[in-house]
Amino acid sequence: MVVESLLDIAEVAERSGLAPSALRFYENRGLIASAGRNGLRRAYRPDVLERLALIACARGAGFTIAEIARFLLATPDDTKLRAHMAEKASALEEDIARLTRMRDGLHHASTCMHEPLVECPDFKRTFESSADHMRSGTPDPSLPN
Amino acid sequence: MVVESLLDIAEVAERSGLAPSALRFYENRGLIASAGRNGLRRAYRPDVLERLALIACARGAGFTIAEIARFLLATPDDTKLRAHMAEKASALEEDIARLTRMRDGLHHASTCMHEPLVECPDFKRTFESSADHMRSGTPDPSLPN
DNA sequence: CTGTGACTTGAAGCGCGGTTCAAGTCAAGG
DNA sequence: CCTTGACTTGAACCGCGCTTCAAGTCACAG
Repeated sequence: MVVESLLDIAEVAERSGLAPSALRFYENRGLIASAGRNGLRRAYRPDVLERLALIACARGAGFTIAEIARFLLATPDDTKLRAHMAEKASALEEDIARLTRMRDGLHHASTCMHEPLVECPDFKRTFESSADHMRSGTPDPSLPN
Repeated sequence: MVVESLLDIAEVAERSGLAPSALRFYENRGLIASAGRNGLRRAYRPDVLERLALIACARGAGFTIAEIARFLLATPDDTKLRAHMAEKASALEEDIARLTRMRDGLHHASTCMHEPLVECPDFKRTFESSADHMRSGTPDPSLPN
C-alpha cells in the first residue's frame, strides 16, 4: 500500500478543474511532481493544488509553460531570474493599462449609437495611444505619392 | 490608373509594424479591406492604420481574430453583440484584477528571500483568491503569445 | 523583348498548450 | 482464472495566429 494522505490524479483533476491529461502534461514539463504511485496511478501531495492555483494564475497573466517552470525553480540567489521577474512585473503594468483602456472602450461601445461602431470618435479615442506606439520609428513623414 | 491617396501594402506593413503576410491574413479573415490594386499589389485607404491599431489593442486584450471580425461588423441595432461586448468588458475587469495580483506577487517575489520562492507565505497569499476561483469551476481564458 | 524584383496566391509549416488515441498495465471483483 | 475499468505511455492530432514556401504575375528599366 502507498501512503494514505496523497491524492489520486483523478481527485486532483476534479479539484483543480484541470483535465488529467493537463496534469500529466504539466508533470512532463516539470511544473508539478507526483509523490508516488498507487498501482499505475499518480499520487500527488495535497499542496499540488496550491501550486496549480499559482500556475493557473501565471498562465492567465500570459506566462508560457516554460517560463513558469523556470520561475518555480527559483532560489533567492538566482539574480537573473529575479531581474526577469521584475521585468515581467512592469510588462504587466502595461498590460493592465491596455486592458483598462480596452474595457473602457468596450463599455462605451456597448451603448454607443454610431453606425458603424468603428467610426465612433469616442471609441476611436480609446486607441490613440496604441496607434502612437505603432508609429514609433517611422521615417516617412508625408502621405501622398 | 489607381487612386493616388492609397497606401501600398508594403507601406502599411512598415507603418503598422505588421508583416505583409499578417495584413493579407487579416484581409482574408475580414478584419480589413483593401481598396484596390496597383498591379497585383493591394492598396489600402489610410484609415486602415487606425483600424490596425484597434485590432492590435483587441488582440492584446485577448480577443480572437474571429471575435474581432464580429465586433468590427457591429451596428447599433446588433443587441446581441452589444451584450457580448458588455460581457467581455466585465471579463476584462477580472483579468485586470488577476494581472494586478500577479504583478504584486512578482514584485514581491523579485525581492523575497524564501527558499524556494514557491514556499514564501506572502507570495502564496497572492493566489489564495485564485485558488477559490478554481473550486467554483472556471473555463480558463487565455492570453496571447 | 528580356530581365529584375516586389508583389500575388494557396498550401504547408510552426510554436504553443493541451487533447485524443491506441495499446498496454494494474488492482479488485466475480 | 478472466474481466472490468480506470489509469499508464508515447505519439498523433487540434485550433490559433501567423510565417514561410513554391509558383505565378505584374510594372518598369534597359
